[in-house]
Parts: sequence; structure tokens; C-alpha cells
Amino acid sequence: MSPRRKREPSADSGLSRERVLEAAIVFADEHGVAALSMRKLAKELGVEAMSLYYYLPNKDAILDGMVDRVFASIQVPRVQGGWREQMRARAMSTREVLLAHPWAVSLLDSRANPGMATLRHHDAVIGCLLEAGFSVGMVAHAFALLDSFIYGFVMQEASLPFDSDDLSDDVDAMMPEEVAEALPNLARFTREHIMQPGYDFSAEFEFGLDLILDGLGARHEAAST
Amino acid sequence: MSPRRKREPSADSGLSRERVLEAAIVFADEHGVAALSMRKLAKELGVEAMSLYYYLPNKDAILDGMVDRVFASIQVPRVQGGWREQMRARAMSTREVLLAHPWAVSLLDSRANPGMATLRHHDAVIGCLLEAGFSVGMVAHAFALLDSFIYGFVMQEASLPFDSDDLSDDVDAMMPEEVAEALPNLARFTREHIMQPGYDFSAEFEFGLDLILDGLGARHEAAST
DNA sequence: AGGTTAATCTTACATCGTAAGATAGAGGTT
DNA sequence: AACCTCTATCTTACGATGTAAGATTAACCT
Repeated sequence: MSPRRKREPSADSGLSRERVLEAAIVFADEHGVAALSMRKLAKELGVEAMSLYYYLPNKDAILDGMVDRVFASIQVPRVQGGWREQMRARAMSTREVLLAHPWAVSLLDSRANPGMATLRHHDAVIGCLLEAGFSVGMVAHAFALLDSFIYGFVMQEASLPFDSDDLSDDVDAMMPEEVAEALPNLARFTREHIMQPGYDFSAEFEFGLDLILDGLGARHEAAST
Repeated sequence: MSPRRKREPSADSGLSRERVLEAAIVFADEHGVAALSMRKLAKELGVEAMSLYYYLPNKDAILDGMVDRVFASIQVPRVQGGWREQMRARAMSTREVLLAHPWAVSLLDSRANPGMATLRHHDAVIGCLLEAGFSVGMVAHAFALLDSFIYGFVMQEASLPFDSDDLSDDVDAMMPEEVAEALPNLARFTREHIMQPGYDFSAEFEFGLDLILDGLGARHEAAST
């Protein structure tokens, strides 16, 4: 039926590790990572499930590969260029990319095997901070703090009820009257802030990011004088 | 065989929503949440799988309930008592509790239905900050920033290779020579800091937490003068 | 005694990851 | 041409999963 492929590694109708991972990412973007199964992924590629195992040892390897491929699309900081601007840009880029592939966040904590793109990213971050004169200890501080904030923020953002339009229904559903009475502060906060028309959770990202960068800058200066 | 229970809600040999959730938490602590299945959980309770559906509508409800039960054991801030101390204590308590149940972190982002204990916790946090004179907008900032940091940090901490003893093997396995050459900054950072005997990642938590609290305090003061 | 209700179990099904091995085609060798 | 080998794909099968549908049991009420 279908023509058998040559063994050129070039673009062909045949499979490849990259084509499998790419299809997996597209599928997860559309249907969520929970719906991703070997059989459905294979069908998407016009192939049977077991064929995938020729290119990847098991499903975990697919998930690892997907995460690393997403990381590869995050803007890597340049070693020269000012640590503050570079850290700010890579934080914004990380959030942007992770929001485009929300399933990646949920995979982050279960996968302990970072891929090459992930390691390259870490290398660039460390290099940029060292170049700016950060001590090794300060690099560790900055690294842990920035990444914790970024991942934690996106994680919360990804599990918000929905897009920020038309919150009223969701909020009512989430806060029946009986609950609101027992939780007056949360009720007031929701009413006076979350439900206000202009409210946009994503703006909190820049506030937190700048606060952290300010703090890191102050401590860096204090240490180097 | 086994005696049938009365319908007293008191402690009996019978099942209950609470007993199911408690058993699920114990099981997840021991074997990980990935290994938790309806059948295994039922066996742990001396019962068949379908019996669990009398108390909880499906497995998702069990996961939601587990997360909320974990949140119930986090120290709730007192409204009086100084916002800085209260926020610091609840951050430390949150990390401690989540580290004791690492599976809870991975569930955090997939579950969008907060339970009553979770909402009560949020209510206390908001109340404490409002009481300290924070504006509603500043409460939102502080809330998003602190929670992002806490969750993100624990998430990274939970997916570390292992306990901090005897890193040398793991690091070598993770950084073969060929990789180390392509990533000089990461290699140097690992060698000079991570692999040093006294290194303890968990210490980064207090650094980040205090930096954030300092920044929030400064901005709060600036706004109220 | 008979009926009602609450709690548990039995059976069944579609779906999952993947182990084991069959199959097919292309290239090289003779 | 005949044969072998290697690469890529498919077939079949197994045990585990979440849960729908309904059978079964036992306690209580009248």
C-alpha cells in the first residue's frame, strides 16, 4: 500500500524520533497530555502503536522528549548583555512558552531527566550571572529563586478557571453564599478585586519578577562593594 | 463474615469518605500517587473497588479530596500577629507539609476545584494582609508572588535526584564528560557548588522567602506613607 | 411478614502501556 | 538469480486501569 521509505535521514514520509515528538506536542496542545496515548499518537502519524517503540523506548521517554523540545523554544539568555535584562527576558519567554504548552508544567515535576536543551538553558543562565560578577553562591540563590517563581506562577496561571473574560459565572459557582459567609476576607477580595472588570492575573507576573530582580540586584551590589 | 455496620456516623469498621481519603494519602505517601488505583486502594481498606464509588463519585474526586486534606494540615496564619511573621510561618509550614506529601505538588496544577480547607487557608492569608493595612491590590500582588514561589520551590525540590547525601554518583551519571565540555558554566557550577560537601538546596528557600518579604515590606511602606 | 433503604459486591467493557515475535522490503553478496 | 541480513513496521496478546449497570445483602421500619 504505502510506499516504503528509503533510509535517507532526510525528510521523508517515514517516522523519526523528531516527528514522533512533534506530533505528540501538537496532540497534547489540542487534547491535553492526559489524552495522549500511544495508540492515538500512532494513528495521528498514520502508523500502528508499536511502531513508535522503534524510535523511543517507552512513553516516559516521549514525555521527557516533549518537555525538552518545549524548553528548546525558550529564549536563551546571552552571556553578555546585562544580567537584569537577560534574566527578565528569559523569564518572560519561559512564561510565554509554558503558557502555550500548559501540559509541560505538569510534566516538569515528574520528569527528573533533563534533556540537552534544558541543560543548555541552565548553562546560559549560570554563565550570564557569573559574567555579571555574581558569586557562585549568589548564582545558586538567583537560580533557585527565579525558577521557583516562574514555574510556580505558570502553574497557578495554568490552573485558573478559564480565560479572564466573563468571570462572574465561574466565581458565583465557586463561591456559593454559604461558603462566602464563612470566608469573609476571600469573599471581599474576590468581589472587590478579582471580579472587577479590568483585573488581569497575568499582570502579577511582572510585579513579582521585578521585585525579585530588584532584591537580587541590591544583594549583589551589597556583596561586591 | 464481617459484621455489618450500624448507621452511626461514629468510628466503625465501615467505610466513609474520610477513611477512604486517609487511606489514599497513606498509600500515596508510600508508593507514589501514580501507583494509586481504585482496586489497590480498595484492597487496602479490605473492600472491593466499586465500593469506593458509594462515597466518592470518581477518582478525580479522590485526588481533589487528598489535596484538600493535605492543605488542612498547613498552619493557617492568624489575622493578628504581624503580617511578616505570619506569612513567613505559613510559607515554611506549607513547604514542610508539601515535602511530606510530594505527590500533592504534582496534583496542584491539574486540580482546579479547591476544597474547603484550601479556601479557608486563602481566607486567612488575605485577612492577615488586609489587617496589616495592605491595599486590595497589594494583597493580590503578595498573594500571587508568595504562592508562586512556594509552589515552584517545592516542585523543584521534590524532583531533585535524591536526598542530598552522596551526590557524587548521581552528578557523574547526569553529566558525562562529553556533555560537561559543551556546558562549561553548568559543569563549573556543579563542581564548585552543588557537589561541595555542605551544600543544601533547601537553604535556598529561606533566602528567597526573605528577599520576597523584604520587597513586599518596602513596597507596602512606600504606599502607606 | 413484608417492604425500604444503605452499603457492598459481581460482572463487564473499553482503553491503556508494552512484551514477544512475525512480516516485509531494501541492499549487499555471490 | 538466489540468498542473507538489516531496518522498519505490524500483529497478537496480556495484565492493569476507571467505571457503568445492576445484583445482592443486611439492617431498619411499619
